[in-house]
Amino acid sequence: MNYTIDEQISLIERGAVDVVSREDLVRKLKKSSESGVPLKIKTGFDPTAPDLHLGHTVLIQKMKHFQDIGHDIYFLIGDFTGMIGDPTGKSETRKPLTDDDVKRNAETYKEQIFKILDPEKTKVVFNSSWLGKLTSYDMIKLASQLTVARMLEREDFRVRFDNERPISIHEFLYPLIQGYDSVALEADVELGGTDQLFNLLMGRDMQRSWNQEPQAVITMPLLEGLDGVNKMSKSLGNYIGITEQANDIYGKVMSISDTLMLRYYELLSDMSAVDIELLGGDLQDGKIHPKDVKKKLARELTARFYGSEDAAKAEESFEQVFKHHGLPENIPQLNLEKANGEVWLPKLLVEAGLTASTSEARRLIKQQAVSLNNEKVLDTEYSVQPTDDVLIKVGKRRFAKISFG
RNA sequence: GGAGGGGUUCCCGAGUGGUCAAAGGGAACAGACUGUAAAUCUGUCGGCGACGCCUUCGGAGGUUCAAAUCCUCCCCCCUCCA
Repeated sequence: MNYTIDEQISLIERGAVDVVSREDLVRKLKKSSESGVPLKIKTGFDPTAPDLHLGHTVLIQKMKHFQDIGHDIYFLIGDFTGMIGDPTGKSETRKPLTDDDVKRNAETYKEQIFKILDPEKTKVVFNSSWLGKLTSYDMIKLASQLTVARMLEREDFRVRFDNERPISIHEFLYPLIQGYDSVALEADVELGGTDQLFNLLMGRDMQRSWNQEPQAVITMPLLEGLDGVNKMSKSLGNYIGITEQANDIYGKVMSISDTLMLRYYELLSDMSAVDIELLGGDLQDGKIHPKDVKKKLARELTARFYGSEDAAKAEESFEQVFKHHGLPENIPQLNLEKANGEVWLPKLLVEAGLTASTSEARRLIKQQAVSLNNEKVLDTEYSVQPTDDVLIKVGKRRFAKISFG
């Protein structure tokens, strides 16, 4: 795999939003190719959220690009920061993570990232290994590197400050600490989402303070979630997790809007930029049906994690359920104790985990969303005889098969 | 340390003694329409075998026939002054 500098640059820049600075990057790449010493590519991850979703894969794909051209990936797990608290201030009080938590999460991370990255060329590092050694003196020295005014330049802080939302002192330390991580690693390049630009640039400042050559910084766009508006995140529930079932990944991709579909092509697909443009044109002209284009995307993304065979199966199952209004292959099976006599339907729905409360069950029945063995039930007082198995359907996608005995 | 503003249901945000399970918006869910699209429209949106009862408005007490609304203490957030 011999890439020219130009080829490396173009691969690296594909999809990137900021490259700071291009000159630094080019110089580093040249130096590396002359000396044969791979560059150190740093990317930090929060240790508290080991459930990776497609939003993360935008970044991971970029890491993969660097790996493909022969550089070393440092997958940094911010366990030190995780042990202190929450870096964004969004969640109220986050339980500090124990060592065991961190280890377990790290393993989960590895399992997931190695679906994409090459384990041989990936070093997983923990920032507690150097941050834990800093003295109070070191911390204060670190804190002296930046003013509050500069901190408030960061949008997140600015907005919260203006809206009279709390900002804890330690949150100001996060960017500094993240910057110091680059010093400790002697990173050549750091990757992150566009929201990380401030923190990433901090690394350059810190490295200069410690007389190192500043790292190049590359940011990737934040992927919009399923709603098409907010960024994909676990807390908003608008995500597609990479460990989700093939059927779910496929189905969720199919549920996105057409506009979002093109965005996903751009950020997630392996399709070349030129081909994506052509695709967009054909869509516009009505030469191809949006649904087919979406199916192709769903198949590609599902196949990335499960292989093309399972992706094809997911597609079949999808068509079965939603196009032909059939039933999915795996309907949750439930066995309930044989009750004395009949079972009140709302109660049954709760016991089957299909609704949260009997109140919700009643509402759904009234809304004609509940069916038993494919027959709609309209009476909230309906009771089921606990003899034969029943197939319950609530809404379009909640199913359960109940047997008694 | 002083002065002032604020904490409401998943989120934002009205509500200053009964008409409050609490306006409005968002999210979510269901139905219609579809390509499970998106958008749109309609409805639902604390719990309870239920036209009644129970639990909710930062926390704990109290006043009252009646409190999210009044009083006391406490906790938390923000602003200004020092």
